[in-house]
Amino acid sequence: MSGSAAASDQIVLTLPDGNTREVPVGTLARDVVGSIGERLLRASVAVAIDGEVVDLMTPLRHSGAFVVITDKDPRALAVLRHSGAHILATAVRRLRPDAHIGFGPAIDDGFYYDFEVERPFTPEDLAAFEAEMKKVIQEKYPFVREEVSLEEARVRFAGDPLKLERLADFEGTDEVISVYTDGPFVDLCRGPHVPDTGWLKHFKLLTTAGAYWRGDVKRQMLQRIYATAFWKKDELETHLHNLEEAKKRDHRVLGKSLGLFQMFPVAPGGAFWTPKGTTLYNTIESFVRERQQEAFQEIKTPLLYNKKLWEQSGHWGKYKENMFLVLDSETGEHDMSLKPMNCPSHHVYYGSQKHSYRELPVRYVTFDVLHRNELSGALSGLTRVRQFAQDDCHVYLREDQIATEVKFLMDFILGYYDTFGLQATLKFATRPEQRIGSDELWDRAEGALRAALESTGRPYELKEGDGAFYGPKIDFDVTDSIGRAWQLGTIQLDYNAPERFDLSYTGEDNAPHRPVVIHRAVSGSFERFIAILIEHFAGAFPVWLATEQVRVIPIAIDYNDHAQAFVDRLKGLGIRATLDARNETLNYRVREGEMEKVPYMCVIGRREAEEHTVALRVRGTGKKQEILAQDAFVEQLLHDVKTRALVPMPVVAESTEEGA
RNA sequence: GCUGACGUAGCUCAAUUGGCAGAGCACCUGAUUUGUAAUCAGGCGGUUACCGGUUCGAUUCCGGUCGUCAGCUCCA
Repeated sequence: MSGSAAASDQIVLTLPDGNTREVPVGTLARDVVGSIGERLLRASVAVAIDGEVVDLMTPLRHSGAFVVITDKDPRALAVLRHSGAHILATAVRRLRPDAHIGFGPAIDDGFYYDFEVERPFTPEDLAAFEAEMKKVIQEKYPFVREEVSLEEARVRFAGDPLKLERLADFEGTDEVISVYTDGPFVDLCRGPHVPDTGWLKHFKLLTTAGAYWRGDVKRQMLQRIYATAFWKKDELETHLHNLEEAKKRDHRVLGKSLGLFQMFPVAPGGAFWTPKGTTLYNTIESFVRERQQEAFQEIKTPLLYNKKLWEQSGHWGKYKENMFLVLDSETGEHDMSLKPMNCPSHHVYYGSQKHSYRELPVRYVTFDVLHRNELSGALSGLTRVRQFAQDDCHVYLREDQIATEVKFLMDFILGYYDTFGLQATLKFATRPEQRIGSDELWDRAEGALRAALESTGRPYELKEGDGAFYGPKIDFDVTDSIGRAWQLGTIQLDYNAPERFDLSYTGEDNAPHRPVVIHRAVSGSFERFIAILIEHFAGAFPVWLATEQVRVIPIAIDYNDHAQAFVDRLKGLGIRATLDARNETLNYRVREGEMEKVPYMCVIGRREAEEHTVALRVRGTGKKQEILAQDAFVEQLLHDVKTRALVPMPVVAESTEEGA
C-alpha cells in the first residue's frame, strides 16, 4: 500500500463527512465507531475501509476512507447471512458432533453450509437444527476474531479434514489466517461477522441437498443446507411469499394447466408440444424468421454427422460426453453423432464455396433440432432439455467489419427483447487465462467489441477473463417481470473456427484471407425462451402470442348463429378465435376463459346481436366490460396483433380464489 | 452421473399401527338456456410408476429399475 503510513504507527481514517480520525495501528474498528457515537456503535454491523467490509473486531492497519455499515447498508445483509451460516454450523455441531465442516458462505438469496456426515440430513433434522439455532441465538455468543499462524490453525482444526485441506492453500503465502469463535464453535473464516449470535433474528432453513466438496464430481459429496435470513420479519415473509408466487408461475405448472407442452418418461429431456403449445412455438419462430428475412440466410442442415466433422471442430475431444453417438451398422462403431450445435455445419457450408470480400458479412441461420446429452440430474422442465432448437446464427465477416456488425447484431437482439418487455443488461467478457490466439489479436478483437458496445450508449458490466477461449463476447441477461435474471443472447467473436475449417474469402488483392466468425444467439433455445416467457407473463400472453386470442360466448342458444358468424369473421382475418356455446352458465364459461388466460372474451346477447356490438371482457379486469362496435374491436385487435403490442397488460395472476 | 425427497383416477390431493383404494375438478348422460369467475342430479374412471422380496395379507415394510423435483465451490 502507500508507503507513507509505514513511517508512523498511526493511521488516518477519513469519515464520510470529511472529518478524520488518527488512531494507533491495530485499533479495533469498534473502538473507532464507539468514539464517533455510542448509539452508532449499537446500530453498526461492520465497517468498510476503502470499500472493504470488515467486522467491528478487526484491528485496523491502513489509513483510508472509513464508513460505518448499519443494517441500512445492503452490504450488511451479506454479513448477517454469513454469521447465519456459522450459527447454523454451531447448531449442527451440537446435534451431530460427527459432522465435519466444509464451507459456509453468504449467497445472493441467503446462505448455506456444507457438512460431511455419515448419515445425510432429513427434513426432520432440518427442523431440529432450526430449533437449535434459536438456542444459539438466545445465548448471544460474541463472534470473536483471532489471527493465527498456519501452525496454530492446523492445531485448531486438527479434527476437521476439510479445513486442513483448505489450510494447505495458505502454505507459502503471507495471507492473514483468521478464525472466528462463537460459543462452542470455531471456524476458519475471513469474516466479517456481526458482533454476536443474537443479531440473527429472522431466518429460515429451506432445503438440504448434496454438494460435491469444492464442486468437484470426483470428490466426496457433502450435505448442504440452504437457508435465508433478513433483518426484518416482514422482509423474510415477503421473500418466502415471493418464492411461493414464483412457484405459481413456474412454466412446468402453467405449461400443464394451460395445456402447452408435456413430458413423458419415454423421452426424458424432450418436450411434446400440444396443439396450443405448437401454436405458441410457431408464432415465436415465425416472428424470428420475419425479422431475419432481410439480412440473414436461413439454411437447413443434416442432424446426423460422421465423427470426422466433430474431430475437425474439436467437439470429439472436448464435447463427446455430451453428444448422442449413433451406431453405424456398416462399421459397427459409434462413429456418427447427432449434432449438438450448428456451428460446424455452417462452417462446412461456408467453406464449400468461394466468397468475395464484397459479399461479407454472410449470415447463416438455422432452426434445426439439436441434441445434447445432459446429465439426467440436470434436466429441468423446458429450461434444461436434451432436445431443443436455437435461433442460431454464424456471421462470416472481415475483421474491419467487426464494429459495424456487432452494432447491427446488438440492435437486432435488443429490439427482440423489447418486443416482449424484457429488460436486458449487457456483460462484456474479455480474454480468459486459457485461450488461443496472439495478444495482438485479442487486443483487436476486444477493442472492436468494446467500441461497438460503447457506441450504443448502453451501460454494461465488465467481466474480465470471462470470455470464451476463442474470443471475447457480449452476453445479454434479461430480467423478467419478477426480477429474475436469465442469460439469453450472446455475441461471440471466434478466431479459432476459421482456422480449424480453413475458411477464407478472396480479398481486394485477389488473395485468400481468413474471415472472422461471430456466433450469435438471441433466444438461446426456443424451449428455454418459451419457459421464460411463460414465467415472465405468468401465462397471460399479450394478444399476438396468445394461443387463443378471442373467445366468443353467446349468452343463449338464440345467439349462437350470430356468435358463430363473428368467430368466422375473426378467423377469416387470421385471428385465433373460438366459440364457446356449450350448455353451461355464462358465469361458468367466463370463469374458464379467465383461468385459461384468454386475452379477450366477447359476450354476445340480445343487445349485441341486434346492434352489431360485442360486450368485451378484457382478461384480468373483472366486470369492467365495455360495449363496442364489432368493427371497432376488430380494428383495434388487428392493430395490436400486427404491432405485437403488449396488451392486454399482463395481470399478475393472484391465486385462484377458493370456492365461494 | 451423484445426494436427498417424491411417484395413488386425465388434474389437484386423501387413505388411522400393513386389513377390500376415496374426494373435488375434468369427462359422459339427463334436466336447465343462462348478462360476466363454478346450475342441479346421475354415471364412467385406478394392476397405487414398473419389477422382485418379506407377510395369511403390501399404496403402506425391504431391494432394484424408470421418471420427476431440489441441489452439486457466487472462493475459508
